[in-house]
Amino acid sequence: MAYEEAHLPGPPTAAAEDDAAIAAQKLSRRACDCCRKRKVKCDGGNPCTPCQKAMLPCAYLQPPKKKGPKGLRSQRVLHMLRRIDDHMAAGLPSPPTPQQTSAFGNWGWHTQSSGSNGGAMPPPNAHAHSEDSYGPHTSVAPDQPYYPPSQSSMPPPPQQSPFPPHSMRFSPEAQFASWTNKSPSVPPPTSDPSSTMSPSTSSSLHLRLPAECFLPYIKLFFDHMFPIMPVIDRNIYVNPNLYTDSSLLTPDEYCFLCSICAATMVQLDDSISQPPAIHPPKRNDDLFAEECLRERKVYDFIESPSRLSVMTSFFLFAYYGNNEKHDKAWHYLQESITFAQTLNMDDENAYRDLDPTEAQWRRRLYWLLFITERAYAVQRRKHTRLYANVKQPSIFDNEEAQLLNGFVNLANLFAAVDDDFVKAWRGSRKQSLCDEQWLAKTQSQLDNAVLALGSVSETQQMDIRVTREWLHMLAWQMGVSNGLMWGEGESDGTRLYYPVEIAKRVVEITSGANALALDSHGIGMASCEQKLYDIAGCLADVLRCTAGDPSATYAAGKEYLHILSQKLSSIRGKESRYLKPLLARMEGLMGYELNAQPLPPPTAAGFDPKFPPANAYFNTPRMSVVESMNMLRSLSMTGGGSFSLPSSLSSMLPSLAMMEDWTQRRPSGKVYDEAETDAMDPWALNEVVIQQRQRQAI
DNA sequence: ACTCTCGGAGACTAAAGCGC
DNA sequence: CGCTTTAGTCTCCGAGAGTG
Repeated sequence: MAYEEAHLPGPPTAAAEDDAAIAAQKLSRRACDCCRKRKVKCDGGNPCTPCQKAMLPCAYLQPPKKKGPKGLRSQRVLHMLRRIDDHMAAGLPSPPTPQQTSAFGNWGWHTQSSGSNGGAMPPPNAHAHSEDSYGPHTSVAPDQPYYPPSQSSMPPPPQQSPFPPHSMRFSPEAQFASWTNKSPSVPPPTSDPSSTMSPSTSSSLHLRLPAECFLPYIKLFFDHMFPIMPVIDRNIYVNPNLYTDSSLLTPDEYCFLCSICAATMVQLDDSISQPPAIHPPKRNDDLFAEECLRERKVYDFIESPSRLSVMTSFFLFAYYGNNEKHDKAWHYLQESITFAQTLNMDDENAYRDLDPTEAQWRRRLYWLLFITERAYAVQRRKHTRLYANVKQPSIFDNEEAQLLNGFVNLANLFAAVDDDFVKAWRGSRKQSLCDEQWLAKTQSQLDNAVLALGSVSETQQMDIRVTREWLHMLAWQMGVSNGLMWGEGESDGTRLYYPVEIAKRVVEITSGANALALDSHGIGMASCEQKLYDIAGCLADVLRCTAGDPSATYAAGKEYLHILSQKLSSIRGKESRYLKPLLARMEGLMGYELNAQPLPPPTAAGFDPKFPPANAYFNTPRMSVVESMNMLRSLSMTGGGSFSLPSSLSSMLPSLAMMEDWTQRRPSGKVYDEAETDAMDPWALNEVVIQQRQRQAI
């Protein structure tokens, strides 16, 4: 009995009297939508008896699914056996069953039970694309790697764009669908001339860069940046077949490749050897970025955004951010977020109707945007638009678990940077809400957000650890600016010398690190380089504001500052662009001429013995703790994300030695009234301190 | 007592593998 | 090419929960 015959949609009808009995028998084999959903016996009537009894609308609309095994059985079995063998060799437990990998446990469009999607209410795709049920089923779950169909079963499609046929060969159907932001049954973009301009119609094809120039940068991306941006499929992008002819790329694809190459080159900079310039003397990253923007002018890239559109804007953001063009960077980050929101990537419900593989790629991209937006918003004091209301991505079964563990750890870290944090940092949160309890909770959240770093790669470990310390420092600065500070606070983040502890940890984190890990990690502009600068700069300000302190903590702080400045003097294989600004902030602190290059090398102890001890050069009179903290507070409210103390201010520092205040906790934590400090200018700080002292004297 | 839900057994089917 | 194996979808039994 042919199943199709038995499952003709629509009410049962018999064409001839002779066939009536047979037809009735056949049709009785099919349950109506409601009976299927209710799992009750259906007599095949129209309406059927159970539906009549229950007063339900009886219908036979839901199309049957294709039966039988999919894919090449032997290859799948071999793959499973290899995996078991690998796990045995590695001493790992057996690979999880599909049920165990819940995120992908049931990766079909419907759950196994046909009724789970609502028998009377078929899924959105069921009717519109009912051919899905019988068409070539190429969707493969991440735990069930896709095996290309045999030549006989699937002839190669005509070459229009390398992406779709390539996707068909090497990636799940969902990946293929991702190019178009449509369900997997929807044709590739090249078949829809209204959505994107066909490559053959592009008026500027002759201007395109040769496709082969992308591959070296894509390889560099996967070698160094993929751990922190795991948003594209290695199987697709490292295949040379993709890069045979750039005229075969759709505009979306071409723009994406240009943008990712530009971002990769500018982010890795000189820390690795890069391919020669394509059009010297122009730098390749500039060339790629220009090409991307030029190509975008020849088609309507806004009309039908896809995941590629989101990533293109994101990598343009990374390119401009790394080039210190922050207005443009912010624009492209916002554009990327807007595309993501257009695709409903910020709506958890929208993921339910997606192929699970595609859903996972989108989750990763969403969380990358989330992390980047939070980091950038904090750095540039911007507002945020994305929230941690989407489930975090799962691990694809065919990739290293540590990769995504690191990514998820970073996501957790930035999820701890809640909206209150961002608002408080921007200054829009009511100061009364930024109290000691909230600050302690925030610092604690940062500590607890990171789990099981042992299973994370070195690059990711460093990114996570440095980022955590950086966020600790930002929280501490918020505490300072809100008067939640005293000499030896009981909790983290309320101690005056907390930045010294942070610097110590950062020195430990980076001391044994692989140089390339240090160079390449960081998302967008939230690079390690900038975080080190922020931390070192904050430490420099603290040391300046506590000038003259003879304590060991102060001396250690100077030592760590020296080491951090050394790191910045050789990051990415050259002097960091942040070194000079840092040296300016260190001016007069260290006891030697900081602008003289190279810096004295640190010893095992961190400081060159030929340089005198920490305080030997300090003749600057010591300030009281209160004065120090007032000064810090003032700076925290005027600095752009970090304290920015004018170097000449050091000469104006008041001379006082009120160390008796050092250990006295100020219960209120409040030093100045809001009105007193709101408009405080660091240049007027000296005046404020003097006035306070005069009031105390009275 | 009746109705309803839903886990899951077993039937059914098509694709893949295999031997001739 | 035909038979067998495998893996997917299907129906619907019946236990248990809910309701009046």
